[in-house]
Amino acid sequence: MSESKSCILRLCRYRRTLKDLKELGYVKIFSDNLGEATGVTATQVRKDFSLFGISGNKKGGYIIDNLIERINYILGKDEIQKVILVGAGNLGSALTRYKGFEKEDINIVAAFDADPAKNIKVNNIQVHPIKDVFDYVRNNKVRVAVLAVPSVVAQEVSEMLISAGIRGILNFAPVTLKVPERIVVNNVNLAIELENVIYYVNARERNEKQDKANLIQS
Amino acid sequence: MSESKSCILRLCRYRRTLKDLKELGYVKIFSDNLGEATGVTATQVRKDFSLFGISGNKKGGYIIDNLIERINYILGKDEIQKVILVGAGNLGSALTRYKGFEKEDINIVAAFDADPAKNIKVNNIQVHPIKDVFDYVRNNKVRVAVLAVPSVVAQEVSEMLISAGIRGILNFAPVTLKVPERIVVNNVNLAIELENVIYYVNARERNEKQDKANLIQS
DNA sequence: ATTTTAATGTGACAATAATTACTTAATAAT
DNA sequence: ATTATTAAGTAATTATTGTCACATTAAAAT
Repeated sequence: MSESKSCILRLCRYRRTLKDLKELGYVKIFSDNLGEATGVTATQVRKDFSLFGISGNKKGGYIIDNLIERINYILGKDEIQKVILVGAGNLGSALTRYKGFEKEDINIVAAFDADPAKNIKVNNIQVHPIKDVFDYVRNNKVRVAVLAVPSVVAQEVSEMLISAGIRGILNFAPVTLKVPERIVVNNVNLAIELENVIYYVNARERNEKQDKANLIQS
Repeated sequence: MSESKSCILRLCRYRRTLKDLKELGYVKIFSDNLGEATGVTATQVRKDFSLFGISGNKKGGYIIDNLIERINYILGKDEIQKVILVGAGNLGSALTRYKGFEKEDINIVAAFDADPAKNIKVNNIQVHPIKDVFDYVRNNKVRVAVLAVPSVVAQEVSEMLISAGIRGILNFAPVTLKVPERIVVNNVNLAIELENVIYYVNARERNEKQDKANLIQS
């Protein structure tokens, strides 16, 4: 099948853009518009859609509502939105307040932290003692967790979550979690993302200097 | 050239792991250990290194200090560490306190926000009025910015930053910034990352159900 | 000294992904 | 009505990326 990782990621991006467009009152969209808005080529957009049997109208483009509905189905958005947050430190508590999740109908239903001082209500979300997470996951059939705990305990906590029934983890700790094959892990490593930017900026500046030097030489 | 995006990303990961190992007292590392720790195959590790002319010792593995130094050189870490933060809201102010940056010697040297109520000191970093960012970037020759402003103003703010001399942006706003070719942008879209996890969890559960149904049928 | 073993290093290959170039069909213009 | 245009849809090509198999060599064991 063609559910390649990057393809699914593009579908997510399409949907986000489509929702924005819908809110702005648009009804139809062309592959080139959508491509530009999401940073891919128009052909790529059409190919992705054709892959999932989504079709538009020759000359008329795609109906936005239609696209959103189809993508929602493909991405299975209807089934799970319940997410818990584990680790209510710096980043964690910022995430409880993060508007971007609400906008995409993602619900952080509860948070957990080992530090009793943090067992308060943050932005209407109760932060429970970490020891309660196992039962909570069991009883509420939560499948997805955001992990924002310190690196040293990330592996240990992830194992506990998995044993309770968690199937997918969005991991903010800069460690490679060792998990069974059936578990989905997505890593967000902010330092690496930033280092990456730094690398490319440096690389380009080096190139520019080189180009200048070559120009003088020739 | 082979400086492919994913390859550079792997180098960043290798370095992070190597630093951890060094701190733990290790001196040498084998490709398979490093691979396991960073989630890639041993061959991939060796290939990446060979690509950049990094060589180890047959049977003896690689010297960690050596690797770190070479990777630092490739990633140009020595040259830029100064980074500014634009947008000291939720996520932004969490980032000023983020330990992961410090650990990688990334310095957030100043922050900026349009809201005067936020123009205070957060974790030893002064949050300046946004109107000062242009001069600050100019005068301090900052090249890289973390953008954590609301989506609606992200494009506008990015243009201002670029006109001031910013060359690279780590963008947390869920919009595709339109920037000149010479500018490096790295997007971190937390909602999409989480949706992605949700998608794969759902997809696997669907498959499992399907498998079960097939089993009963046959 | 010789053999075995453990690890690096790399060319060939395979899989995947993205582009290009083209075909098709619906609408708009003449 | 006919022609031109615009944008979807897709087959073929090309490029990229990663894997596999094997050659190499240094150390360890016999």
